[in-house]
Amino acid sequence: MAKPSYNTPLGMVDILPDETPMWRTLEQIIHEEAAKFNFQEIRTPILEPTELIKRGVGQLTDIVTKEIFAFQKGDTHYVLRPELTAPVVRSYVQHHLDQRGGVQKLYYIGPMFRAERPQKGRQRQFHQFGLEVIGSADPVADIETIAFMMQIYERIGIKNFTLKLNSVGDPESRERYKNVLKEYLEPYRTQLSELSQQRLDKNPMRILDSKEPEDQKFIDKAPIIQDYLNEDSALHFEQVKNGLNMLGISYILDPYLVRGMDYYTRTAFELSSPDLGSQDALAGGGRYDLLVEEIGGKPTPAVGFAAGMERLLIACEELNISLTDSTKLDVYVVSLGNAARQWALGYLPILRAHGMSASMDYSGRSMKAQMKEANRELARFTLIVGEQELQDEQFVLRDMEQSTETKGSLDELVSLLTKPLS
RNA sequence: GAGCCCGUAGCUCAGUCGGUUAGAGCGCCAGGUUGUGGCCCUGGAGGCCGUGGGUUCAAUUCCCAUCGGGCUCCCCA
Repeated sequence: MAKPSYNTPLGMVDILPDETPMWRTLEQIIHEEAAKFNFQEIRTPILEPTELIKRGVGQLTDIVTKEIFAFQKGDTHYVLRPELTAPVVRSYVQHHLDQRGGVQKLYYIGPMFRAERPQKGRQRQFHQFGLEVIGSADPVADIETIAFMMQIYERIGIKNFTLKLNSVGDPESRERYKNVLKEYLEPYRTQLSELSQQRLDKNPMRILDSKEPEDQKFIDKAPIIQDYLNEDSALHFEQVKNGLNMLGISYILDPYLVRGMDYYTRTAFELSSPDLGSQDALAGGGRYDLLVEEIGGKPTPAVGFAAGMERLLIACEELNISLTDSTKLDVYVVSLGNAARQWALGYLPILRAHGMSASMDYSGRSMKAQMKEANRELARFTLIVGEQELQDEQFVLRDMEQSTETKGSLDELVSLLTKPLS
């Protein structure tokens, strides 16, 4: 029998110490920008009731029909959350956040789960950041949501992308449009892809999103929703576009952008990048004015987006953008002999109390090996301690970048260390 | 759910038209410098050639299966 061997589950990865710095940098950027926009962080459980996701995301969506990790404990059915809009709204309703007054401006960062075949830019556990503005129907909310999303990419330096924008209308506009669309497509029913034939009955607008070649010629000539928006929705869309124009955020109008979640109303948008390969969506979102009520709250308008963090990092790699801040070690204490080693162990806390990062050999190795390790850890200084130094209370501080050494008392050397480095 | 590709050292990859002890670069460890890193030199450790079966005198190499991984379609972050 072979040695036991364990791996991460399919489509899930370990984020190793080489990679965590860029994740932390990205997370920090998100937190900082969210603070500038006055958004507050929300954290919700990894598990949610199956019913919430089914109702929230939509029974017929791909996410619900084939991508959910579901399990049961006793009589309770759970899923690993596949997205966070429905859970955040659940939390909003559960904790009566509407009673706090004003508009809730929430953001989140965390892992999501979808049981798909993994490929580039697609994992079964992946990470999203996003935000939800709950309680405002005003176009300003849509505009700020998109502006925040763009600000993250702007700050990181990703500029090669396309922002697609559409309005999928309010229920009234949408109902009218659906009927028109259905009427238009019905004569071609048998010529549509198999999938789209099913959509024709259940959710005809999703046909617009189809990438099946046989559907394309019908989509190209299909009526567009803009012509069927009622006055309110048309005005809302105009105001969103005007706001984006004013902010200098460029976009292209895509009347066939529908998106995969059922809850979207009015504004829908998607950010895609040519640097990602096949899975090219960096982020997407829109308005969901019906979801809060659908989940059990009062009718409450809302808008939000979600962005894929792995995809953002892939784009960074393609563009040679480094998010890795070089975290250096301030002092590595090199010790020779047992007495010196004990002394070093006792001295580390003092260095740390001065605000420095400090480390030492954990293996009882030679001086040369310790110097090599100090070098590998990118130590700025080594403090060299042997029997002689302990006796004379004169220590050697080696600047590893300059390759220079200073001899002196601990007080003298520490004052050197705590001076701002050039 | 379907298709294509790939599994040889920690990593990136050679190689074997089937034939004794399977290689390189990088990395790791040690020595060259009995108290000094990065460069250089020398040496060392580290592989059941993914796993199981078949063909064969002989399989890491050929065949089959299986497991693992990557990419693609659909759809999404």
